[in-house]
Amino acid sequence: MVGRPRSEESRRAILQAALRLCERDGYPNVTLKAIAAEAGTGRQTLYRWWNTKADVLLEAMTAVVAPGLPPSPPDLGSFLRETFALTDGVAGRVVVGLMAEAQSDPDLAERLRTRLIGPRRAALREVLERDSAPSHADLDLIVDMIFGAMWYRLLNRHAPVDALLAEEITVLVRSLT
Amino acid sequence: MVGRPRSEESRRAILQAALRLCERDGYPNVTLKAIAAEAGTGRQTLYRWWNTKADVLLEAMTAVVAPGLPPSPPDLGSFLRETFALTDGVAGRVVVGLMAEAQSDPDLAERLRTRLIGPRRAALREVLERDSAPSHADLDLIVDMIFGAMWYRLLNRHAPVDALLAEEITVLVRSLT
DNA sequence: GCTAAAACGAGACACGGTGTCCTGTAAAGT
DNA sequence: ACTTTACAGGACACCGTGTCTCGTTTTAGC
Repeated sequence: MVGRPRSEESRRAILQAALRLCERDGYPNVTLKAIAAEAGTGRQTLYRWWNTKADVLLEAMTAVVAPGLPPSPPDLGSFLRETFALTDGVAGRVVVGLMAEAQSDPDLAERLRTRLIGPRRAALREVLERDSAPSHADLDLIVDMIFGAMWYRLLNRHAPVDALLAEEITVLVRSLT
Repeated sequence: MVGRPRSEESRRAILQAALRLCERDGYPNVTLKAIAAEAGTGRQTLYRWWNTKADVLLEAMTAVVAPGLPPSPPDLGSFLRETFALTDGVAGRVVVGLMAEAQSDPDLAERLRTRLIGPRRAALREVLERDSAPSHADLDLIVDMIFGAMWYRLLNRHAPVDALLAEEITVLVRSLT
């Protein structure tokens, strides 16, 4: 192991610049050129550690934003409220952008599933088992329909993903008993 | 009204070429250049009538594929089976591509909602009212959760959108009475 | 028929983002 | 000191986009 070590400062500057640009210009309008310029770093440095814009923002999401998620609240209502609340800010815009880009990048799709979507699915399933699980229904199907409604609204934008949706879903799921 | 009329032959050639290329290369890899070349038409002709690749394929979807959809079957099960079956071929790939692209094109998003998503939502709602509607639950929420599960699986690809899903959803919705 | 108007196929062009390569410099281990 | 690797900065070819021009073809109106 020889040579100059990786600059942790540059790494952080790049991740923060990426998030800042996503907030200002929207995920689709962010370019690697702009990220490098905003971070005050060379483009080669960026390409050395990441392959694409999606790569950078996937790491930014797991590293910077993920801690803001509830570990595993006891009841379905608060779990959904807290999850939906996060979709309001930059995190929502970035995650939607990543999902869109994953449709033309199977590699990104795989990492998105295992690093972001999968864990969230597991967390919701756990809450359902503990809190208000109808024993006779397939839990994975319930998970699909709950997070499905969330993603459907995030992508199609016909209705907001807010506390009211969390409440309505909670009531509906409880009525399944 | 003077001048040479629009060539209906070129129009059809372009729409069919677009679908053919989507099937062969996948929606994200299709370019306007390639569509024009495949259709044997000039690029200016393409830009005269459409603005983007998404524009072309949105028209191709409504004109060529939409007739394959069930008008409005009486029961939820067959409605979902027929709808889900369509997502298997080119139509599925194109619609997913359009939804992804709509995330960076608000104009496309609007047309996608009014021309494709909206009508399907209305049709499902109608089936629910007629067939197996739980009177106490918000129908729009049920629609969100059913089509949400479909879109969630189409985009995240963690499970197939097939007849089994249609069956499971039907059973679950009926249990809401 | 003749003319004006609009569409046609074909191709040139500038623009912008991507990804690679190069240069000179800085920071680590040996 | 010497080697190795990362760094900032910039040059470069590549490709898709969208606009423009060219010469040709097809229509309506006179």
